[in-house]
Amino acid sequence: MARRSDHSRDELREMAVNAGQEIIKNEGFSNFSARKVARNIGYTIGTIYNIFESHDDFILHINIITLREMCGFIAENTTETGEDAIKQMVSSYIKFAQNDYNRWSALFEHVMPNNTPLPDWYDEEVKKIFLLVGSHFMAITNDAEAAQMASRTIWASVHGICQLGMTGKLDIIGAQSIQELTDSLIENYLKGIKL
Amino acid sequence: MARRSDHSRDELREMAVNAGQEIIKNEGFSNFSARKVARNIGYTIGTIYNIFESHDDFILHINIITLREMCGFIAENTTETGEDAIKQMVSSYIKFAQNDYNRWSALFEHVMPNNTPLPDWYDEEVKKIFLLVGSHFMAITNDAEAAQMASRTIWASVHGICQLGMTGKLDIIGAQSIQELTDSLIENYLKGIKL
DNA sequence: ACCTGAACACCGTTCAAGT
DNA sequence: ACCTGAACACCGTTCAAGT
Repeated sequence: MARRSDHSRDELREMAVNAGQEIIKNEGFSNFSARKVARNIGYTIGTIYNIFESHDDFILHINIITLREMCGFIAENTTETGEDAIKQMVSSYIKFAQNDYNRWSALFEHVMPNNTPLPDWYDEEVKKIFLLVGSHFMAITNDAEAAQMASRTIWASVHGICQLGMTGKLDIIGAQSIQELTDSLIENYLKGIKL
Repeated sequence: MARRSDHSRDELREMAVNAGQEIIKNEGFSNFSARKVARNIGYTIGTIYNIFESHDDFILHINIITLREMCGFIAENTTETGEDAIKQMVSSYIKFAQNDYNRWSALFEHVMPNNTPLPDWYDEEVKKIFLLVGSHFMAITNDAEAAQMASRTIWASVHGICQLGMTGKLDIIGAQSIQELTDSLIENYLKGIKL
């Protein structure tokens, strides 16, 4: 039918991404679909594919917003330095996952098909978190390589505890228990590297 | 059409689960479908739903086989005791994930819709792994509660490192690097709890 | 009693046909 | 040049109709 041009390409992208965020937030990642977004913004499925390369590309454009917000939330709540900063970051991460479970879990429920690598623009955003954590480890060890290793180890570990905890695979209940395990992790790990 | 009775209910279940395992192993979880399984075993989609409660129930019956095999593999390769046992378990876990990536990742790519809890028969199998790890921690701490906390912390952490590592979100390459991070984790964490 | 397969209500993806 | 929406090839789920 008609070329509507009610909205510019950029406006359409923003509308689609916002509508997608809303669906994930309210109904969970498993209930997200590109067709549902199209219906919600009053366009057809063809328009979505006109704007995004593929279903995965669309999802990544939604998830990167969550990633940025999460990163911002963590940075905001990290007021101390060194060891305290690391504890604050972990607590904020858990809080974000708890408050916005559907959006947080969409970050990990979406898996690229087979072994397709993440596009650079998304990958960079992931790396930013490690840089942030790494900078605070630098204040503790003063050894760039050790700080990098420690920040990756701690961050991935916290994520694992959070994920298994949130999905009921740790036989623990609530964010408080998750916090206890990450506390145990950080406390003992930091003791270890300071020996 | 016809009531075929070529196979008993149990035989059908086994055929379906085996066919499902094969698809996941060779084509990855994203390419699995109940209809594909039906085609592969020469039955119709109706038969699959006759045998399993739902799509999720079907997947859990496939995944529990993987879970049992993984558990067996880890137990087989754990010949030492105490701290060495824990290191062996972690190495075996990484090895299993590496050798059988598609089946291992299906364990985590499958997420129950919204907040449906895992059925008891599946949940129990998950707990067995923690019991196994926990028993070896008991040899180190002699404190049941501390051992439980340590085993959950370590196991969930190892899983997180493995998952982010395998999906390219840690900016590291290969199983060797993953092993380095888990080594760092275990070494420092154990130092910490022994202080 | 058991199994089928058509029917239903969805998907992601493509692209000829319209303006 | 841009957008549509029909068409294609799939899904999971249900259940009346067959044997």
